[in-house]
Amino acid sequence: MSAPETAETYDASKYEHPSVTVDVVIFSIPDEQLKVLLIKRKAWPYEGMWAIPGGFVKIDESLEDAAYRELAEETSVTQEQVYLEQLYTFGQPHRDPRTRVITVAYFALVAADKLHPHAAANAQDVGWFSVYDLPALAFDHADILEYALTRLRYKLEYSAVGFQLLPEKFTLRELQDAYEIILGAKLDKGNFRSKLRKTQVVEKVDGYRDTGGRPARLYRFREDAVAEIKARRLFP
Amino acid sequence: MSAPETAETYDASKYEHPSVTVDVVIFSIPDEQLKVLLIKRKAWPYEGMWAIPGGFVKIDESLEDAAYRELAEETSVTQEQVYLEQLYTFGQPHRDPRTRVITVAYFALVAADKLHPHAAANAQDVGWFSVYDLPALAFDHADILEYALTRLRYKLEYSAVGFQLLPEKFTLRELQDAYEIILGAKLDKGNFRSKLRKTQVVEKVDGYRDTGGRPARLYRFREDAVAEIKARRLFP
DNA sequence: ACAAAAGTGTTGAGAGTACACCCATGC
DNA sequence: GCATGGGTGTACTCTCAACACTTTTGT
Repeated sequence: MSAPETAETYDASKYEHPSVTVDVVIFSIPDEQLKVLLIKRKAWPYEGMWAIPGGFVKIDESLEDAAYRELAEETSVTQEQVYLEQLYTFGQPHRDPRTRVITVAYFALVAADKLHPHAAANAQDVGWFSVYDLPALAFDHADILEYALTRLRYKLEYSAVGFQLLPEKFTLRELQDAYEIILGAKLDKGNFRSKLRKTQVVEKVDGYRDTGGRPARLYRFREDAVAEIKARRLFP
Repeated sequence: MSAPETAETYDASKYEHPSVTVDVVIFSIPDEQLKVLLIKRKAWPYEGMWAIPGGFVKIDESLEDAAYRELAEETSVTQEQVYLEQLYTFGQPHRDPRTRVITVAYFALVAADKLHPHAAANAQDVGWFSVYDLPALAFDHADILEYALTRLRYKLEYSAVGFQLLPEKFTLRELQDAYEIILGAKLDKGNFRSKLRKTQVVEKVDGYRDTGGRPARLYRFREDAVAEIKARRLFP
């Protein structure tokens, strides 16, 4: 809804309004590792601690736009270069000691080749951290990050979202590596490839990548592939 | 996050705060049909139209508590008698013509036998509507409802959430009926039952229910059954 | 005996899994 | 030739889905 249905007349000023922010958990695989972008806080509270990037939602801005804006501020990637999805809204009353802050969390996937070494001046206060080796985080950001990671792994299982973390052209080995990195488990090469063939989510492109042995064919993601797989039903 | 990391000093009053509400899509199966609870608006805008119940989040109240409060106000069911899950946060700038309102939508499942005929005085302004025969809805509530229904169907496929819509004791036929009503499709009796046996999510209780033919055994949901099934991975 | 609904079993097709094998390149 | 990594095929198991069948009650 929008107005309290029980109120006879509407008067928004009667109610004390919380602050609303958007936080964006940004994932990438820069060097064989699943990493998240964090920024160092410069003010109380949690001064000096690392936090998920975020900021206030402007009064005339959609939540999604706010998330894209945060994303662009920290990574300079455009809307087309990124996968963005709303994650969950965290609104415990005292998650921020200053005032009531409700945050709408998003998670984003950016291909490593889209990441500039961060041109911004405050590079010292921005860092990529392995999800397996995180610093202490401000606020309830550890919860948010854990939730984001669970969702990422889950989504990977039934959608083709993983391609967002790879360059446009990639080898099947690189794709499999990405999956193994995110899931934290080894996959069988033959089965991985046969499933790719069956689902037709990738197609060959010209060119090969030199490796230690036989050169690897390059592939790209087929945009038209409806790569959302139905979950297996608990009941028939 | 919670404070804008880019701001040197924090001053919440600098920003115009949106209103934050919670809307709850309440599902039940009162008479062989999947229905949602709606309430009739009594004030501008959308006066006289039906809307999803909701209200402001109090400044010291968690989002979940606000949702439970709304639920109790409309149905008098307690926290234990209901399944509640956060759905999505809708925040388009002009979804409410009066002012900026961001709403955190929840969806709830209530067993039909927990529903009193609604003791409240304003019973005329509250109604259960089949999801296949909805009136025009206020605000963006049609979107919210559609999203909720999609989520419900999806969740049904890989979790045991459907039991929340049945009384404590039920026959397997009743369970299958509930699934068929929600999914809008016929299921195979034999396969439905064999899967139930395998997953062990239900157990027999004493007693039978009289039907037209052979009496049906009563069952109940096994609380300890971890009835969350892994989705089939797109990739091995 | 017959209808009605509960409840079980069978069978073939397809998906998942483990593993072995062949292919192309550099040295 | 041989090491290295790319790429394919096979065989076993398990799940899915359709369907037939048996059981227990009321009339």
